[in-house]
Amino acid sequence: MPELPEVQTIVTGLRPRLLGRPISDVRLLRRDIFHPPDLELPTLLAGRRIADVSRRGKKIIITLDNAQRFYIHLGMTGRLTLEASETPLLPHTHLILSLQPNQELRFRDPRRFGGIWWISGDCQADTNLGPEALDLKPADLSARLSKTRRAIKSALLDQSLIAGLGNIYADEALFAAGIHPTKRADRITRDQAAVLTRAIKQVLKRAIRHNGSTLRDYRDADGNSGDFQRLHRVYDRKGRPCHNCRTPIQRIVLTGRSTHFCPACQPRSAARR
DNA sequence: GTCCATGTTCTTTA
DNA sequence: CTAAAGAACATGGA
Repeated sequence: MPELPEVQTIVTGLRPRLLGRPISDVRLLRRDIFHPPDLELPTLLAGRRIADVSRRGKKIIITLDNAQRFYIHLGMTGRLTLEASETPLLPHTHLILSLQPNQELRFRDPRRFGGIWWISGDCQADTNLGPEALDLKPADLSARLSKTRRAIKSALLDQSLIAGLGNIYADEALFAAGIHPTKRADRITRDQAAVLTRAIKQVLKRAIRHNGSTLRDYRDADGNSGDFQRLHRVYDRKGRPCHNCRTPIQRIVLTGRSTHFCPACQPRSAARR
């Protein structure tokens, strides 16, 4: 569920409230969400202070006062919330970090596609990750897209090509750029790549300003919903009129993912005259 | 019961 | 061999 804007919203909310605080107790309620399995997360965290909270792609990176780091990936249904200790635990809470005097950082994830990874050696925060979507250079995007024959939509979801986009924002960015989702990635022109670069950044920045999109599961660190779903142009709008031209939005399935677009505003081939 | 879901990784296919 | 499609993972809601 959480893509770059949702993860950024969580990080922005947590950082000022976590910096410098000591972790007084650690409860790992499900061991199998922590990797690698041979390390003892409670031992690694006990008594440490939080030195930084940051983001890389869709990963939330926590740095400790001894410079050791781990990251949390929220998968589809993960939540990372800062709550009063007396707040009842929701089901599927897998990790609790106690922060004095009476708060807890809680990781909850019903589907368990998410998890927590200790960073060291072969597990780095940016292993197999492309450049940050917000830092993308048009020439870089163009060069990367030229190496694959996949549909552009599928390419945008590949985190090793660009880090941060997911199913919502890939669809929204392609609409903003006027590009059909099934267009072959290696047939995107340099001009189109420049337009797409701008569209990606614009969509992501707007979504961050609106605290992300809540369709079903996403909540920020305080349990609040995002707002950007109200501004979606195509995602989850099958059959509803395009905001530009009133043509009904289409939904197709592309490499297993639902894909939404306006058949008029995103023509299969660029209009020529 | 069925289908669908904001993600990633492993397996199979072409 | 490799790129890309498909299946799998696990849970819950419509």
